[in-house]
Amino acid sequence: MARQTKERILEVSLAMFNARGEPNVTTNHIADELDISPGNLYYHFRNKENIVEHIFARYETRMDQALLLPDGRLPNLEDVWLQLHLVFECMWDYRFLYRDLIDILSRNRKLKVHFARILNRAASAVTDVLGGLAKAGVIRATSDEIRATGENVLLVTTFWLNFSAVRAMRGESARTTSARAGDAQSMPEQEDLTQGIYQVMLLIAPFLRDAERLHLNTLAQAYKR
Amino acid sequence: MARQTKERILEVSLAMFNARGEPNVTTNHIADELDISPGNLYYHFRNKENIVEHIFARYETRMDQALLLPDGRLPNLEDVWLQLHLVFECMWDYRFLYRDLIDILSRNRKLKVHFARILNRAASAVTDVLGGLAKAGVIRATSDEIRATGENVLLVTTFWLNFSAVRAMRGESARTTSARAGDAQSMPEQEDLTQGIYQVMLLIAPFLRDAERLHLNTLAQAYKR
DNA sequence: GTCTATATAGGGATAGAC
DNA sequence: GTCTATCCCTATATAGAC
Repeated sequence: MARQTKERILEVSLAMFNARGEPNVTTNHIADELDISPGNLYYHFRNKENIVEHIFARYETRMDQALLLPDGRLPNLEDVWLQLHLVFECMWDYRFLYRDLIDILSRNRKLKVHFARILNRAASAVTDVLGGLAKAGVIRATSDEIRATGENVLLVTTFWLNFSAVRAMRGESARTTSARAGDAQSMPEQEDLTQGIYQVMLLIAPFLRDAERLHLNTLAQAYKR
Repeated sequence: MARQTKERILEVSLAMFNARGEPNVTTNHIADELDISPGNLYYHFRNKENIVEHIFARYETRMDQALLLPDGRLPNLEDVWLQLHLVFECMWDYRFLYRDLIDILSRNRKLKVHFARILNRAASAVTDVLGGLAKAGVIRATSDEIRATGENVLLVTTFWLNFSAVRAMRGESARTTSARAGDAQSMPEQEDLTQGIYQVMLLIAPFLRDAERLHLNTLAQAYKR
């Protein structure tokens, strides 16, 4: 039963972090939810930070998978869509991390270093993809434009969920969108992911050839709020 | 001395929030720093949240000022630079808010509503400016492109400081940039602001006419990392 | 207005029995 | 492995004297 409990702790912790935000979830809450004692929890993990670290390790593995590029050929737009989906779904599954990114990273040097490395690898991936698209003639951009656009792709992707959460309330009335379910945490919803992907694609739209640019803008129409 | 103490509490709180992050600053810390008793602090403010609300109100006033558009004429690129400077400086002065944005807003409905409204106003301002640039012939973009680009301008601006903080560590070595001063909070530094402004400008660069586009890209060169 | 003292609560974490 | 019991510490907030 040991292995199973440790695993359950990780699963439930992740779910609770995502639902309520990591700073708002205590070890007691986790133990409660699992119907185990706090002491038992501390048998499996030194402390709460240790739980976060274990979850983060899985996140890193998952994200590295998502960042893999098509091998041995130049990328096309389809590849970009697919990769963005993988990345956004990974971010979604570990959204607690993005919700309180600075706070979480500032309390843990190791996490901070690892996250910085992930960003570096992501930056490489983006640059490679954009460079590949340019080489394949799908987009037309200077290397400086690619660099700057890549950085913006990284930023928009990283903070899309937060932006989406804060931007959820569009109308003037507070009531308009407050009819969200359960946990008054105003977390973004899964449907926001697709919109985020379009928002990223629109960053590179200006560099597309006319035909693709028009096509993309047409697709994006459907996701106007 | 009453007025002065209340004012000093607000000033010191803001400084400490910015330096250490709002969640890491307690009412006791603030009282300590001011050399007053915790009881005294609670004479002036009902609770910590109340302090945050007062500071937020000033932030909102300041940001509204920064969002004002040139009156009675079409905007030009100079106006955009100026406005971005005002906005980024406002964000800098109240950076604690952006550091833990979701966490802070999720604990206070009023703040959340107000921040959403500020974003709405900012969105209008951005759309107006971009529309004005288009009308003046400075940029060339469809209204859909303006809308999408405007949203990205908002996002990049809102989260630039966070991105900058997390991205500060570029090299592989953890030591490389860890020689930052004092408070191991990895807050961004003021010089990052200028870079953020360029990063935003590069969002609209693709829509500029060739001459200005080249000019902007040349300027931006200086801010490559 | 300001202080001292204190109430209350909750979270992190450990010891030791089972 | 798991539980019970508990300790320590810190944060918020209040009461009442000065």
